[in-house]
Amino acid sequence: MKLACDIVIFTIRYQKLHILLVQRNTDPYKGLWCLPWGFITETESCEWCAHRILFKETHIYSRHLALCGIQSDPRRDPRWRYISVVYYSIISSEDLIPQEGNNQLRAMFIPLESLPVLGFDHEEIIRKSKEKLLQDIEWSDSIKYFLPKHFSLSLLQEICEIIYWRRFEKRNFLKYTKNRFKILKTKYKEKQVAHRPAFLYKFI
Amino acid sequence: MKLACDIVIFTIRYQKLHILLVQRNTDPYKGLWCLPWGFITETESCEWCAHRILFKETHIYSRHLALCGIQSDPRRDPRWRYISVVYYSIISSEDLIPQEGNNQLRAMFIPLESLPVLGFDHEEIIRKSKEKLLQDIEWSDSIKYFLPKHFSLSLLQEICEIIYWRRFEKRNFLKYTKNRFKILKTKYKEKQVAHRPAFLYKFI
DNA sequence: CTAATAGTGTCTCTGAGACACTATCTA
DNA sequence: TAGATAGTGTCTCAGAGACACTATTAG
Repeated sequence: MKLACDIVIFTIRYQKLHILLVQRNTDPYKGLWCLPWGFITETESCEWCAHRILFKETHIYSRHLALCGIQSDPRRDPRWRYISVVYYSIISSEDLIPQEGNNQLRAMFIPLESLPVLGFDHEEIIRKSKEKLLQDIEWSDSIKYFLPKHFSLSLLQEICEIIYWRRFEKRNFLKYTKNRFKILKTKYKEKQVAHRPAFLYKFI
Repeated sequence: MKLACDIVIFTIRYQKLHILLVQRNTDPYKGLWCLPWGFITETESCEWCAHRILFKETHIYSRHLALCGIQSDPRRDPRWRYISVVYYSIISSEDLIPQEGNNQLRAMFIPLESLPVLGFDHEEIIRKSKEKLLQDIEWSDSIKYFLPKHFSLSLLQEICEIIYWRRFEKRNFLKYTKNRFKILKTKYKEKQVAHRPAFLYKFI
């Protein structure tokens, strides 16, 4: 019995929700895209393992990590009994991934709406993760991990519109926002924009 | 590395939230109370394992089981590296546990508010489970698993008052209930009560 | 000056909470 | 008939959604 950890790493790029996928270079499913994963070692907790994998793949220390579920069907891997602890993480669109875009194409953000065929049960894992992401965001401040440290209210609104897949009316969104999120107006403004610059806010 | 499953089984008795505990008869923590648990075998999923343990301890096939978390700190068991997948389950106050109350005192429901000292990290597990129970009940119909198949609105109100640890006003509760829960009025009434009998309802 | 987005208030509708009396059953 | 709980409607307040104009910046 092998115990592993899979991670679904969400971020927003080009107004779309993306996740990080890695291309397999060994069988089974050689050449297919899969979630980043790794074995849980004898001396680390599952959560630590997830942080370690996240850093290995992205060189980011994420501030956010949440348990999503466990995949433990005895037949989910054609070779061995594999049990996967699944975490999901949110990273900001500001965070840059060193591997992304290099020649090897080893790790890449791919829009959720146009995923390729995936190996193992990773499509199911991603579906469950997205459900949990939406549910968690509904009742916590974790949407902040998608955002840079300082952000305009328009950006917050745009992120909400992408996540919730609907439009909001600006004035109503503002009222909602001020009750819903623990945010503070800062003295800073946007720079270098070809219109009236917005004040920047931050989460407390 | 050993992989096990711990279960927190909630029910309501005597107007209080109870959980099922088992008295250990081997070291470590011999004589202390702990959660029901078992090893995950090679041929079963974690969820199946949880169902199996639940049945072993209670002789009930619960309709409800939810993942709560994973305890995987390398030092949580003094003997070996133990990773526990934690589930919680809700059973109805109608469900009878055969072992309960016999001479061996092997398994017993104990009120959450007066738990004894527990072995391992089981106090932490129970605390987390209760948080998840409350959160889940807030946004699902899972409160129905506490109730018998047919129930009066007063019983539903009483269960809600116990779970949420507050009182509700009868007329407001009724209005809330009809929007919040998918329930239907049946043609049946309470029997053998020394007052006007209430109509019984059921979840759809 | 033009283009682009920031920033702001009012009305309406819906859901939540406070509140008291009559109805129906058993013993 | 006494004791106990079932069952029911109205008012008020708060939050959510529809809706349009002026302000400020870069180029």
